[in-house]
Amino acid sequence: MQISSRLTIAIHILACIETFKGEHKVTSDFLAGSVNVNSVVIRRLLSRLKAAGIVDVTRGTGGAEIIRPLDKITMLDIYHAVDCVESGELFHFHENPNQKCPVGRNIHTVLDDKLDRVQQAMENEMKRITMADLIAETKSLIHNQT
Amino acid sequence: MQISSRLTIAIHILACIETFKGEHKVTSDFLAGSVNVNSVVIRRLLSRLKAAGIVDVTRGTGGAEIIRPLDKITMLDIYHAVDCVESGELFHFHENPNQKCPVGRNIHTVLDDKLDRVQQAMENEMKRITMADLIAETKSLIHNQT
DNA sequence: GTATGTTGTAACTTTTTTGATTACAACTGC
DNA sequence: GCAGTTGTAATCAAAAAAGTTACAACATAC
Repeated sequence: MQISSRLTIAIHILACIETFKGEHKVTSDFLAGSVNVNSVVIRRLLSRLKAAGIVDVTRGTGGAEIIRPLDKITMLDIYHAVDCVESGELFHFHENPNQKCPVGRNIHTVLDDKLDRVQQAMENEMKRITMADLIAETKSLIHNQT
Repeated sequence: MQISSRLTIAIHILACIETFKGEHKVTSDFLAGSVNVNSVVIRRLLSRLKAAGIVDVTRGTGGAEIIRPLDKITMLDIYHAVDCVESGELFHFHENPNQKCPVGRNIHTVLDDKLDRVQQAMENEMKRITMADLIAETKSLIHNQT
């Protein structure tokens, strides 16, 4: 299966908050309009980003803001914040290989560190991408369109 | 979401075929017993591995064998063969960002090549792992247990 | 202190995907 | 023809994601 769109939506959310700060109050309704999903989906993601210390959301009056320096927010941070894969394991291992079979007994041992290497490769690349990069590029694109 | 256990099951299947060749006829029922899943699941995976030119399955009399040199079967080959992610895209992008919003209009452009870099990093690491490695390690573990 | 607009969250539904299961036609070799 | 097996379709159940409705908690303005 694919990695949940929660990741791309969360990045979209952060890009919006940064782009429109000062201009509009960035509420979950406003964000829902840009992303084109239900506002509850937005609020659920904002709540996870808040728990991760990336954004702050003000109750009552409304509006979200980013509270961590953009170059200190990596794609990996967001990926972890929105919990795209259960228990941090990218690969789903079949649960009950037959322990009486010599292969079934050892398949976990053989595969675990290999799968971990693959996951690490992916996460390392995610670490290299920051919201500062993404927002700089977004702003530059927007600038060239106006 | 996690990547389907089809990958780890397929690897388990290949390890079994190689380990037991000559000793037993490796049927889908035999494999189902080692992996501990329904034999139809095994047959479906074998059929994909066959389509990818990795194994051959003999109808009627039964039994599967590996027809590609083990060091030419990478984890990426298997991953692709069993189609763990739809249309080869690891990340699911939210479908309809609002084109009237400057961020919604550009988010795809900004993210696509970054997501691709991450996917490439993962696939490159998968390319480095071959069935030859996995089977050598499995056999060595089995040997030390007897 | 009430009205307004918003967040946080629970509950329920729909959709999608996986994997389990049953069933059976097609095939091979004895 | 018989036994054992593969290939595949059809159906089902379980899990997860996302959509939706609903509403209490909250902050601010008046």
